Amino acid sequence: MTLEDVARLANVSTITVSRALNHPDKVAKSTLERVTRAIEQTGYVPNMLAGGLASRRSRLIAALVPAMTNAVYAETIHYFSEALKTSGYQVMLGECGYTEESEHEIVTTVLSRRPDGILLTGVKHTLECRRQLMAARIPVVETWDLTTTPLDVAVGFSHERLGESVIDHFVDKGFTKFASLCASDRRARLREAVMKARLTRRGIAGLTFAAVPAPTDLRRGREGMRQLIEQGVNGAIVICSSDTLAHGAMIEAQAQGLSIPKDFAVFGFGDQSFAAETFPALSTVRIDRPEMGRRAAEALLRRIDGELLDDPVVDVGFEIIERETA
Amino acid sequence: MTLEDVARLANVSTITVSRALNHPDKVAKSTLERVTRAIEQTGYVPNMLAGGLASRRSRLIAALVPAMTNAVYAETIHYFSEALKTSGYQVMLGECGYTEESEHEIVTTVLSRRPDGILLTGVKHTLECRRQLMAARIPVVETWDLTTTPLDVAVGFSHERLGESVIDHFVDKGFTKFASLCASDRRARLREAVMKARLTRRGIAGLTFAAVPAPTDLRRGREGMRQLIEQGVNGAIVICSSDTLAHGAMIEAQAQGLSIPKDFAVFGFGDQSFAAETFPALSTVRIDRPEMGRRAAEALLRRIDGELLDDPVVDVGFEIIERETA
DNA sequence: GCGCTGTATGTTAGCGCTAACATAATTCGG
DNA sequence: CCGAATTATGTTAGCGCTAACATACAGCGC
Repeated sequence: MTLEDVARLANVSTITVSRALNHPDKVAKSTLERVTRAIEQTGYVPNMLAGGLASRRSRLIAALVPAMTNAVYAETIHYFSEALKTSGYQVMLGECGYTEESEHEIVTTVLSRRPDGILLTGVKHTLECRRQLMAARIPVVETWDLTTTPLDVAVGFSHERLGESVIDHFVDKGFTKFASLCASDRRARLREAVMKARLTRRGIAGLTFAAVPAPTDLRRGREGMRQLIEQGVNGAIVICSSDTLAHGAMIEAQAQGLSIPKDFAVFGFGDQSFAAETFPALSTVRIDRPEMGRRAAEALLRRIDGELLDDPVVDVGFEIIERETA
Repeated sequence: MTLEDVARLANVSTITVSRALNHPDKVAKSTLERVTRAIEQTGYVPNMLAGGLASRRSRLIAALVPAMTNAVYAETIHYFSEALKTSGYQVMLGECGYTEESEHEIVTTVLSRRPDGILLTGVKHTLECRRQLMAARIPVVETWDLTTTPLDVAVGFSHERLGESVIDHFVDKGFTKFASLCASDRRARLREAVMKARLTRRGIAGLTFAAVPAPTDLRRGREGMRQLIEQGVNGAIVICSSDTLAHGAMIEAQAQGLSIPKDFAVFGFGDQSFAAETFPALSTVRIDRPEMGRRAAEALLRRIDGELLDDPVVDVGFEIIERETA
């Protein structure tokens, strides 16, 4: 079934059918009706490979996240797709792993589909990857971080400011013993480094570390917490690089008969939906993922429409949420 | 940058470049080298819209799941994509929601990209959707369920047998008080119905219900558990339609000062990675999602290659995992 | 040398659609 | 009722690639 079949049935030329589908306001009402009926009768489904080739608009947007099994990214993309749906774009999801090299690999494959725009996670990419994206001349939105030199636009928050705020918050509250349970993720590591520096600045000597591989899950959280308990940091506040890690840490503490927040305070990152529902409820820092997804979609759409944004860097901020664990 | 640019630089015709990329064994070694160099020099990225149009193979496979934020589906698709990667297919993920109608809508959009195959979740689709898929004449793999009448091939397990096995298992172990914490998901409901029937058959009178909306999260689990506690089913085994619900139920019980499995036994579904890491460790029924993803990929690839499978229905089974909660 | 095979490359004609321009039909002021 | 403006439709060419069919050329036995 092609446009031509529909056109023949409706007794018009193919371009009229094309217009009926893409610019219905440019077709007379009676014609539009005839065409619509013909489309229904034939069960015609447009071929967007052909359409994309001819118009040089694929109506496809690629979104690359480290892992789709990571709820935090899945959610961002969910809201991102949602926001794009009304404008007729489809999202093609890709997993780019936790290294720049694997990201570049995926970018190449994805570019062969000629997306009208790309969403990337993070602002660090290989030089070659940056070059390729520039050469492709398509709008790019980088998310989950900020930079003064975005490829095109960036929508995220400052991990530096976040790390400092968290430390200031807890030092001001009188905490003196700090531990970090951190996954091997570039942005998590950055926050950790900033926190360590800030602690020193605030006159607090040490930060006890527990490192676990990304991606994070309850097991890693329990593992990390075991490490910390062995290091004897009783009474410390355990700052985790994700809510999942924090939840795992809580479970491990409970399993060892420790009480939270009495024996350990625990602090998460992300404010995932489950954070408010753990027992005790997890204190964490909220990242507004729906907002980030939506703002990324909005910025990308405007860039696709050729608009030049007066501020290519959108800071969606963060918010410290005090619940019961810290 | 097009094939022609590369061809000119390598001093060959465009078709030779095309062959160098798609059938390198059909090109002389010296030519292949020249072409490869030219591709590197120009930074050429193939246009798969054009390629797909010309060859009638998009090298795209669509995968539709109810929600990508649901870890269980995200994982299935992750393994599915992984298994397809080596054969040069890209996966286009779509969210089809929890109703047949929204699924049909997405199927139509997705078909316009002319995928070489489609993965669907579940075996229930609107009549119109089935028609459209048949008309498109592309291989389809239905997952997460079985049927005697697959659209094409199905890879999953029997929810009926699962429900019966679970009941038999716990009745045999001496449980007499049963409760169901079930999300409004077609397959979850099916299992629940089967379990209820089986209980009657085994001479056990009642099954106390708590229903929560899909998708499931800790909050729903806590909510449902509150319902059950109010209904006074102390001492019952709470059979949950997902591990997440089960985890939520455990948290609620603990928050109310109840002990698991003493006051309540809890049983999950899925054996997600966190199930072994809750405290106490969650008993559940394992669904081998990596296996399901891989088998789905394998079956679909064989169908794409035109093979006729002698058994179009693949049962990946399930396994009851006894841990500490039941 | 002949025809035969097999390998390496090229030519031609589309895939199904839309941009850009061309033409036809309608409206409308004067 | 004319010509200009406006609206509705059609014609043509081409997007970038590949299938299918040439063609060219080397190697080989006789």
